[in-house]
Amino acid sequence: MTAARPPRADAQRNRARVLAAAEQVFAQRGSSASTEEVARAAGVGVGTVFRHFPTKEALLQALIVQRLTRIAADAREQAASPDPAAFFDFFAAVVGDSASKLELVDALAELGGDPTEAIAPVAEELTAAVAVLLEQAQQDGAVRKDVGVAHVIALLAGASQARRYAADERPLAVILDGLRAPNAE
Amino acid sequence: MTAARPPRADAQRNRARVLAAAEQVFAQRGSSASTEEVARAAGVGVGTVFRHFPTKEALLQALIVQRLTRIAADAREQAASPDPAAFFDFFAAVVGDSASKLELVDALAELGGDPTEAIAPVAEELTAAVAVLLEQAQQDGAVRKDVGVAHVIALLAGASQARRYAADERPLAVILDGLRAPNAE
DNA sequence: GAGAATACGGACTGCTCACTCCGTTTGCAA
DNA sequence: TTGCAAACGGAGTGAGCAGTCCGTATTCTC
Repeated sequence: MTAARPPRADAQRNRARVLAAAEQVFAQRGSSASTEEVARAAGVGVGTVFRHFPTKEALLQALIVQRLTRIAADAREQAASPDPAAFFDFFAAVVGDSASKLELVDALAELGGDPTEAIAPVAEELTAAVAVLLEQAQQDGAVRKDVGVAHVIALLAGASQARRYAADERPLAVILDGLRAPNAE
Repeated sequence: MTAARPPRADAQRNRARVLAAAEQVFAQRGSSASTEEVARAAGVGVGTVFRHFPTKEALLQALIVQRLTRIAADAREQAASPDPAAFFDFFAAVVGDSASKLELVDALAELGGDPTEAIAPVAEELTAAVAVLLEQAQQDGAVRKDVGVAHVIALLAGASQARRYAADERPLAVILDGLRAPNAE
């Protein structure tokens, strides 16, 4: 158990660059874009990409983890707000910024199926945060009581998907309305 | 303009076999499954697959067209029914049988974006059928009036997506509730 | 500033996969 | 039944891509 030295400055910088470039590239070209393209966008050699992420899949997972982490943070933040619409704001925000081909959907897909080891911790973190937010909203009578966290996450995926094919926010509105408590019109 | 002879019997049979096998294989393995796998499943050589569908993409499109055609037919059938819940039955049926990796979502994706030449006719057919069904439902006061055909299709895609991650039908129920007219509780 | 450790770039490898080509087989018409 | 056009099968081809390797460059430590 040797206490590893922190990575060199250029290494840290490059890792960040690769992640950012990957997000861009995969968002535009889809996740089938080649690693070389990512490297080029990052201004870096392929070797460097693979040193930081031993596998293309590892790179994809890192992006997913990054995104889920942000969403979980957002959920916690909203849970801290006294606004009764906090749950809906959160939901809309998540759907709103999933505007690319590397979809939130793909990220959430991992939650639904068989969460890989790498993302299991974040998955749990997210689930927990959403649970708090959801329960509060249900206590407030804002959200119907017959939905659970898993349903909410499935609906997040669904709403993100729907958003891609619609010109406006109507589908999101429909889903949010469906989530409201019956008598909270 | 030579009147082409009808294709030979074995050719017709093989074409059908390939389509069926492709549906199976792509459903299980996703659309990245290889053409050879499809050929094997169909009990046919790769050459045969490519003779009937000059491109892998053409094969995929043929499947999409097939599916959209079925859905459109279903919509028309429901539109002919006097049942006020026809619209909801249709919606649930579509979502219900999209249970594979070659998703309805992928098919509908084509509608949202830039419908390829090959599927444009079916797209129109489907849109028209759904329009009729939707309008009837809105006349009956069963469905809210502020959604259009495009919204419905987007929501179909969304609901199919959501279904993948949920263990039960709750997300579908939520979406259907969101679609109901406000006072039609 | 020197030396060692760490990281870099990108040519290279091996593999997968879509698609082609042609010798062989099958179905159809007369 | 025979002849020929229409299909078939599957080995072969080329392109693209994930991941490796090693000579070179950069950073850190003393």
